[in-house]
Amino acid sequence: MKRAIALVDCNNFFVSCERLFRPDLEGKPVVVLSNNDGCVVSRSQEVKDLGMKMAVPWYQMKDMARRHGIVAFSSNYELYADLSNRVMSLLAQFSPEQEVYSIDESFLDLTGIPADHTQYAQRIRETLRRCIGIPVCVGVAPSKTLAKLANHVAKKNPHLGGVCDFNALTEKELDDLFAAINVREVWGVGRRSTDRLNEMGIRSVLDLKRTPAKRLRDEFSVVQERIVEELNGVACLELDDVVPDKQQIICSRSFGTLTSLLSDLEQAVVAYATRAAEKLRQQHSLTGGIQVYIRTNPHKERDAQYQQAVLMPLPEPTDDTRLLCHAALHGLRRIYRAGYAYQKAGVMLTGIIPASARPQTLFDDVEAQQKSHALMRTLDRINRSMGSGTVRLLGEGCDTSWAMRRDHRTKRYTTEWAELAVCPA
DNA sequence: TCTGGGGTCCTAGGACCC
DNA sequence: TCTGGGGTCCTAGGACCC
Repeated sequence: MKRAIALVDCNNFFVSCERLFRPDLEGKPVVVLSNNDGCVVSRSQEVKDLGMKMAVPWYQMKDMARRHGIVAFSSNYELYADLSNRVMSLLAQFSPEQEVYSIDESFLDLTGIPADHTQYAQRIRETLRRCIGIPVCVGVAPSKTLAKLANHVAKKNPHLGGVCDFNALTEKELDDLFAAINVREVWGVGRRSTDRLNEMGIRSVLDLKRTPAKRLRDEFSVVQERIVEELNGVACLELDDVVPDKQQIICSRSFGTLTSLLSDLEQAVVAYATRAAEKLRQQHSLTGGIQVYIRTNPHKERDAQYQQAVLMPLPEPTDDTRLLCHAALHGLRRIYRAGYAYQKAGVMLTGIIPASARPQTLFDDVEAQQKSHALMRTLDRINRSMGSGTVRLLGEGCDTSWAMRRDHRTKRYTTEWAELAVCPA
């Protein structure tokens, strides 16, 4: 039986989430901005049609935005995460095997589902539209890479009604289609590889599909070799239906305003290490080290530039916020240099292991470990029920003048009691 | 004035061991 | 005077993704 993998991808996900609570913006040009209102990260179709590119700095677009009446929102991650969870659990009902690939995308295995897959995919679309209000497109094909491509075709060709099933096409029809698609559109082929492929005379998806896999392995790596196999309908990538623990946890942010003060950086680093430790405990893991990172604004070419990172190994794996903050501050003071205008700081946890795999030694202070565990659990419980940051380390500070800007954020309609959407009586 | 944040995988090269 | 070769582990950096 031919494999059938579906990729369901939400259309302009963040914009669609905002429109859910602002139906008046249907058909109007809308964007959602990254942290600090820095870049454009989600665009409605109307904005794409105006030619605005993904990830462009928002301040450069202000003129264009005014001319066309583009409505801009700061990103509201609580809202998007909540709606994403609803979409994913509804999708789970359509297949025994699901891989949640990103906040707005999910693979579903439709192999063996006794239905016309094009109609089945239509049903998925209608259900999501009706029950949640989020528009999606669906691509179906014998491999994940082809399913991504089929989804791309569905998105670019409105006359298909949001669904494209490669399994329903002949080899000839597929090749004609592939000849007209740029190789850059293939999942896993980025800007660098596109340049190199073009130099080799490979421009279309069809060109790539017909290149011997061995040749790509020699010129690139196994990654590109697998891509070609997948384009030829040989599934190399399985569906990962269990979410693996993170191997690294990053928390970093740009500041709302530049700062030269060590005290500002200290507060930021404590705040980030605190968030990272929370994520670590959420997946019941311990970390072996914490890396601290600071940098100036690389776009301000005339300013003096500095960036430095340092990895602080921990004497033993831990998930204790206090130990992580202590190590992070130590590292920060080691790399901090006065006289620079810093734009960003971050921490990264590495060497992550499951808490159950904590190495026991003869000299372990078991009592201290138990106390730490109890304290962290209490901290997490309070912050979960009373709101993030209710209890925190003093080092995080209260005067967060460096914190990011979110000037256009909408309400957290679905996750905060005080901000629930209410229908007028 | 103003340019995001959080991940994964792969490879090359160095350290170390026998 | 003369100084191998192969394996493993770790890390940094590149490329890519959303």
